[in-house]
Amino acid sequence: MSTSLSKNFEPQSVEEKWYQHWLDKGYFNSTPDHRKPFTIVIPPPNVTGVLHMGHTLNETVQDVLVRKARMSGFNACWVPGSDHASIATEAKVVQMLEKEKGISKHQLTREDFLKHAFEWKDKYGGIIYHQIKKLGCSVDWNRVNFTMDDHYYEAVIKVFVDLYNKDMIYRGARMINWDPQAKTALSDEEVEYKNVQGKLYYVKYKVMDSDEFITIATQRPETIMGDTAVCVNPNDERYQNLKGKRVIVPLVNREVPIIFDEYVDPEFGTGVLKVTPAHDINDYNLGLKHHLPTIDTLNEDGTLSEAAQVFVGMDRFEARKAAIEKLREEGLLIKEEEYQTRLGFSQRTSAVVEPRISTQWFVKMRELADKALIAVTGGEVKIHPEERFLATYKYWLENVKDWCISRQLWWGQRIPAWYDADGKFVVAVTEEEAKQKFNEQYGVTDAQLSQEEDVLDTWFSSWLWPIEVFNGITRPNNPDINYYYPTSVLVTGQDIIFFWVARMIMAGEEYMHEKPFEHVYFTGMVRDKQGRKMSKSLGNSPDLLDLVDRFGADAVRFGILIAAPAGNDLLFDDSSCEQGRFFNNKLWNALKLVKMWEANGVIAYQRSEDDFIKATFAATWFETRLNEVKSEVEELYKSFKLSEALKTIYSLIWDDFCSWYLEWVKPPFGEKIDEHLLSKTVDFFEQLMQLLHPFMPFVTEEIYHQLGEKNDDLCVKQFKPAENLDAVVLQQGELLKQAISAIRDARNKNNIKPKESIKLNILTGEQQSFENIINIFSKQVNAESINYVTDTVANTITVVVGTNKFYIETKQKLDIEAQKEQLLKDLEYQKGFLASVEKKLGNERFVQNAKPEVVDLERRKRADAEEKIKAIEESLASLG
RNA sequence: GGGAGUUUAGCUCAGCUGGUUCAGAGCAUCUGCCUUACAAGCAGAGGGUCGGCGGUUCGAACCCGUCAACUCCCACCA
Repeated sequence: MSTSLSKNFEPQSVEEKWYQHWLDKGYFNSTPDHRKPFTIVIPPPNVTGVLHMGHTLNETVQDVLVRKARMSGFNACWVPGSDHASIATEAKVVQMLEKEKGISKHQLTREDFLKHAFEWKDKYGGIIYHQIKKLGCSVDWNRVNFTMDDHYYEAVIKVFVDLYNKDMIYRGARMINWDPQAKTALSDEEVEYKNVQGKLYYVKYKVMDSDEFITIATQRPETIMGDTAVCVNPNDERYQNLKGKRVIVPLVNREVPIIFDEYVDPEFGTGVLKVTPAHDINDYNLGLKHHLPTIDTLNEDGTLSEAAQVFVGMDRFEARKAAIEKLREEGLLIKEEEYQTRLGFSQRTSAVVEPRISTQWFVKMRELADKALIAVTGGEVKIHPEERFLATYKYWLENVKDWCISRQLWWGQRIPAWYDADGKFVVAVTEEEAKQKFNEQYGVTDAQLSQEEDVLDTWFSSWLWPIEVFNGITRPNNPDINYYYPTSVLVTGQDIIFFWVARMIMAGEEYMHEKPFEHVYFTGMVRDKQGRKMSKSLGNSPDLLDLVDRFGADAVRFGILIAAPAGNDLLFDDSSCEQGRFFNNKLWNALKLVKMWEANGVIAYQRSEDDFIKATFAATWFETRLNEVKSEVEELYKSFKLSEALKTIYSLIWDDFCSWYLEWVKPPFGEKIDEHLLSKTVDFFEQLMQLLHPFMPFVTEEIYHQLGEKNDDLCVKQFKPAENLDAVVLQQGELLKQAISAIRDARNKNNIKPKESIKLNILTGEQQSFENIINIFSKQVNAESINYVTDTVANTITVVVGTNKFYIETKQKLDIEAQKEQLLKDLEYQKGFLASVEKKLGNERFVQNAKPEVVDLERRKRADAEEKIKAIEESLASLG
């Protein structure tokens, strides 16, 4: 009789159990076989990071897709892993060493530092994997990859050497973005520009051999010492007299030429530009063009160098203040002006980036970019949502600049270049090979070689991710890479479209001669309820484990997905997880109900003819609905509308299954349920759980097993294709639902208590369409009797549904006026509706031009409306 | 400065090739119910000139133009 089920669903008690069970069964493990592969490689999170809500969204989306594929005949393979994240991790390790151990990086040898870094990685690297498990992600734990694994390291080096040999990598001095805090070069993409309020300083420079001064405007007076020219526009009338003159740079009293270049905008500031080739990209270009010397006045840590002559050793921002002060003292500072400007910040350390000339390694991008461009514009790789990102993607690739890949760090793949004492170098995988090359190239037989100190940009390793997780670089043509590549879908954030997505396509085309993935699905940015980015400093980013603890993993997955329309940013709030938890309980309670029936153990129930019809209709209708939704969901999956799919399933379960179907088949209290109907119901329930399983794996697996002894698991149960639909059954179901709602509404409005039964009279032209549903109907509206009538029934509440009229007799006294009012309102609406339809049909051009089926539809609408109006008028008349 | 996107109920969003699945959903609100699965619930209800203005069309939330607001990306004016 009783079930041992808890009052509410308790996620904690089942999540661990099922995850372990799935692992034990090896469901997540994949090896190549005869089936079609469905492959996803996880965007590897920073190994020492924690998952934030953005990850949670991405991982959930991937898990839904992978689970769906696994249940649809595919050999599903989801490869987990993490990224060594060179600069971010190194920064953390440096910080940790200083704080916890009081060691600064430069006290350590490279080897010792790396030892610390690996220790750190071992200590914290497990956190993200733990979180991925808690979320229920069905990743293949046998395939964990880390971008610094031995084979991966090898692959990166191999690719570097190969590109170098193909003349696609070069080394040279260029102006690059320098992070003075991390003391490393950055790629263009690693610089984030922000608008900041700055100041524009107007400074006088003395013109040589005259009493004249000219005034320049600058934001960076601390770079004055690096000036090697001042520049004006050749067409600027004001400065024609300066041709051939020289000026004296203040603070250091250096003599520099006045040059003329159209680059200068006469409208801006004073129309005179100070040229500091070492510290500004534009000035650098001007310097190249006009053959100006370059004076680098900054050290790698952002302090002023000897070359600056003054303020040496002072931090650049301190030096700025000092320079202003000095200029003011000397009477050279004319004015200061508030100025809105854009500054570049290091993505990782948030330090203000310094343009700096430096010798670095670069990848030539043009050729790679062209291939990546074709892959997407040619439709080989499909982007979702396409319209939004295609243009961005194209623009970037069309205008891409060479990629600075060297980093002055230790944590990462060390660049395989070997130098002799003279600075000659070769690129080779090993030192032996390098020596051989030295011999071949330079005729040096016994060179003393030292390896390049720099490591590679983290993205130079992650662009190989979809290939090398299957050892595609280190062991080309192995069975895994041949089977799993190209992968099916890449799910990632739109913020790394350039960093990662575009470059993976480049690497894929270059090394596999094929796209790395068929679809790219971009998720939006997760924001808080006020639309702010989630960040540690704002403290508005919920802790994943805490959420799972409070709501359960299924509820968290539900919460994040339900709020995430494809590609749009989503405003995340706990309350949607709460909705997920409510949903869990709804499922749980439905289970309790159905199990109660089972517990009642009905076998030999002798059903009546009426019951048989009732039972048959409810089951037939729900089966049809279920199949209808199955096809809808299938379509939604195809277009990556996962939140829509989830909403659709949610509504099918809550509304159609729980609110309608279960109420229809629920036996009266104390009575038993027909065996056939029960087994149908259990079957539906199981199918619903299966449909929902990719989204909410734990609760569905639990319920599936609670519904009966099973020797299989939902996790790998294969979907049956949707069956054909019977439109008539659906229509009847609709009629039933509408009629029930309408009568209930009328009861409500007339204050008929739920327990009070009514007598119902039906006036319909289609009595046969009521026959299947009449029993359900009478039960759902608490009717003690139902009669078919052929005329209006006086002194009743009239309800019109379609062309059917219902007359409700009740013991209560009727509020005739309220009745009338309601009917008049309906009448007015119907008349207005009819008028609009008639207007359309009266329009000759409409009848001529519109498609015939549209016109037919309008005609039917007219007939319907006319009939309804007639019905309402009759009812009004009967009210007297 | 260039490009993209968004604007539909109080909030978050659906609305595919223009025409009853066209003005929808979920939260929130209101009314009535502690009905023996579920008050974390049940049964109902109200609520929108589809950003403004023009145009195309027999017909526009949807197509075109324009204006406005917001968001994002890109860009070397000190």
